[in-house]
Amino acid sequence: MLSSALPFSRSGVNMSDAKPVELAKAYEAAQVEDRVYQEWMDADLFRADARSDKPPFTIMIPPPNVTGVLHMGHALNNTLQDIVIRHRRMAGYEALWVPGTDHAGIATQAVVEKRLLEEGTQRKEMGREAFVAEVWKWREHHGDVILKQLRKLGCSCDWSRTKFTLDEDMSHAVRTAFVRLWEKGLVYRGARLVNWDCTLQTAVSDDEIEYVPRKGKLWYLRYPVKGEDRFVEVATTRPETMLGDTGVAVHPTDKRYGDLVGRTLVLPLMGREIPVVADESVDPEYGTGAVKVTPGHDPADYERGARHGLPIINILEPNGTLSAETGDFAGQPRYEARKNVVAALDELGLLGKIEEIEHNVALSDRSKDAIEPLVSEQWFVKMEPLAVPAIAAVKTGRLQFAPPRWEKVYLDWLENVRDWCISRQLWWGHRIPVWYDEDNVPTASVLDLEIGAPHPETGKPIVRQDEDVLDTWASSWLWPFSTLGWPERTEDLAKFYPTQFLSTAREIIYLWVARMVMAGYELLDHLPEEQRVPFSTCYINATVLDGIGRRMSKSAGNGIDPIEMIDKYGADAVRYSLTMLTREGQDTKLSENRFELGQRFCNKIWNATRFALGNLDGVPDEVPATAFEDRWILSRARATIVSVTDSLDNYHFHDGAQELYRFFWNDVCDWYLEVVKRRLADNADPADREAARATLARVLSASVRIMHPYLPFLTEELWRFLPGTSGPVMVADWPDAEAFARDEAVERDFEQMQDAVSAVRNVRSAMNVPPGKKIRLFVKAEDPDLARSLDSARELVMALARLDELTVGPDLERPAGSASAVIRGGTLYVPLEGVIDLDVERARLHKERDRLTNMIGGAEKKLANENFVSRAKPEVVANEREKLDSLRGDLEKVGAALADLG
RNA sequence: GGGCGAAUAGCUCAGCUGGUUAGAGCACCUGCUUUACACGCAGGGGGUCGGGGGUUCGAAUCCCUCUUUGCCCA
Repeated sequence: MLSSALPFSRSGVNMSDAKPVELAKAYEAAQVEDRVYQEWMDADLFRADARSDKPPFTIMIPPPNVTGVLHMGHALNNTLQDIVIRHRRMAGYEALWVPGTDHAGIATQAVVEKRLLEEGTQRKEMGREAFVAEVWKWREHHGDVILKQLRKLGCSCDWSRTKFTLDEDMSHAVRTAFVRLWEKGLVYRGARLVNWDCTLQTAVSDDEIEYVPRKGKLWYLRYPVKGEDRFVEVATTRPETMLGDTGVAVHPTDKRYGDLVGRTLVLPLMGREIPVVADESVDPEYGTGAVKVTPGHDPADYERGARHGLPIINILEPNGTLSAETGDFAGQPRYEARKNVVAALDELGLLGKIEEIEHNVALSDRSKDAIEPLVSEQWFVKMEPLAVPAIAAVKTGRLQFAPPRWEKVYLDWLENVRDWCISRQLWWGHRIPVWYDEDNVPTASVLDLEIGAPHPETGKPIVRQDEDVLDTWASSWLWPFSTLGWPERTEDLAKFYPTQFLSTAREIIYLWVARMVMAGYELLDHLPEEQRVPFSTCYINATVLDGIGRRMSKSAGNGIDPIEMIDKYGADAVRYSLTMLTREGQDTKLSENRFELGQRFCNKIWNATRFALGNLDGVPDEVPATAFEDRWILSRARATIVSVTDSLDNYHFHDGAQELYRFFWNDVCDWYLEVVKRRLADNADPADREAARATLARVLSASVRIMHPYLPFLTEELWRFLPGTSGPVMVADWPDAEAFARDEAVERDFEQMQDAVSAVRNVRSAMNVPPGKKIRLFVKAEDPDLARSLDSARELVMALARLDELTVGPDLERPAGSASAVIRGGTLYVPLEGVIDLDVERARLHKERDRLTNMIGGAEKKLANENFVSRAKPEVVANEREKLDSLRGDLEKVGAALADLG
């Protein structure tokens, strides 16, 4: 016995045994998948070779969060990438798919901090070094779960090249990039209004915020006019921020306030004198038309304040309590302060009405805490110069989106790009490679600078490194080349950059896709311009929704766990179902029972192959196919190879999946296998038997190969049992369509035969003829083509329609007591003396007559239209005439059949 | 508020640049242990393509508009 661990043998089967292999009655994925994956690993098939002569095809995985676990979105996205890479590998490319994870600064730090809290300690108590060590420890034990899950899915990543964005070589790339941008003046530090997360106590970028509709209140506050007995009323959703107000703005044309512009108000509670200014940005329709201006805590007010020279007052501490600037309110948490401010104003009689409103609140993605705009010192990257080539990449077609409409989203963002805040007040991440001397003069360096060492420019001793770390995206944006060894000029970088395919989610177009393109153009300057784009196709995949159209999310608890589905239905079934359900970039509703589709298909393939294998022992390599059905299935195989290849080349995953399904289930199983059974029987003509066997083997071999990208495990398992195969299908050659003869005439004849058989089956079913009972069939074939095709397929028709007699002639009489059916070119008569139910028969024919009458009416109307005849393309008109003739013929035949019934 | 989608059989969806009888899977109905498969086989019913208007000889397919719905961005 060969051990099942031995790769790519007929596992568990004694090779010397001449008897055909016994496959299980149903495909059991669980028995196959892990073993097959291990065989691929053992044979080292995932590893790409930078020294290969083959043209490269590279995919960089969108690195999932190191804390992440596989969800349906990942399952879909990675299935698509695996389909592409497997296809290209078989099609003769040096295929590389680089896997890895990102360190997910905020998310990971939050996970570990939570654990520490449970253990009764905090990061600040531990100190930076100990905390970072703790996070690394966490990653060792709990990180990268998702990468293991990708193996369950069948992903053929080159695990030897697995990357983590905080690995030393990746850090080196990050620092190099930072220093190069620094040297070009593209990174700067400054005090700006940023989005502040009070829970995590860090700045977050615009893209890490979501806007959620919430019920809230709109408070009307009254600010007394200095020296007068009147007020200006302003409306706000955040009354506590009034403590930081430094002005009130109205629209310049607003007549209600015209006389107030330039006057001074006295800010209640604080007693501060603030001006009324006129500003175009004020919406006179909203609230009272007068708005308080809080430059320290609102982006719009920040701009207004800058235009009118209003001071900025920071009323918040990083932890969300009020600052010393707020007098009596100092130290209060912001929401408590809100109540207190409102109460205090009320007491002074300065509170107007309170409206209940629904408005969008900015929440931090990570903590779900309400974002507080806050002025603080941060690092920024200047984006405008970087955006220029990234825009050009799309406009010149070097970068294409699929579907193309996403290109607009990408361009919109780049054309209105704002500087990128890259510093985060965290400990987990790439520490900003900037050091300061005693005068606070910064310098950036790829290599660590020692404390006490001389500052390279000032010569004064270095006293400290910047405390902040970089945004995680500041490492992810280098991913397409840092993973290949950049900034070193490695063999990998030379061979595999630029990459060909990137598949990701739409919401990440700005966060990641656009920035990678920027980074590629900016940093890969050793390459000519046209080779810097990091990927040529950016595929935006579908969002997987739950059964009733909601986004799957952990909090809603409506997610379907892909691993659970893999355990239940098999990885191939999950992969196949996902691609079948997924139109390009169109959201898809998914419920669990959808996976049965893939499971059924797998089982069908398994059983068809199982049946075939019982007949393929010692099959000859190549026998010229002369039999009708052999020529037909080979012609169909050719068409399928062409169309599936085309679908995969163009990333039309759904189309390819559907074509495979149609071909294998309908053509191969429903028709070819059924037809070929009689030729495989022991008493069949030996030469004919060999021809059938050879054809069957060829069809299966090609089928298994073109299905492999979608169904890697199943096809790998079956491949080893197919005759004449050696080595894994994973690295077998993609089938060559040219090797299969196209025969359109045979395809047409076959279809006619199918129509005839279906018509007989219909009669049998309608007349309740027992399935086992053989019947006679008479065909009045007015069309010689029909006579010919039925004659050449005589035996097939007899077998498939279960006939014991078939008579075909140009002018047969209708046998007494027979049911009839009209098909293209003739009429079928099935003698059913004594069995025929005349009412049923009449009903069948009436229905057919009505259908034909309807259609004839339509065609006649069309042809009677002078405009149609004169303006439509001649071939369309000719077609319509032909159709009408044929329909009239059919109607006549149906009429005759009805007349025969009396 | 801006942008982008979607609305086709009971359900989930195909249907490209307008023109042969609008398709598939599931569900449903009928009948079947037919030389692999009941995760199966055969047959059948079911839609006029969200509403309205327009372009055209001709529209599910193009344009406008309305309704419903989803997503992204602010």
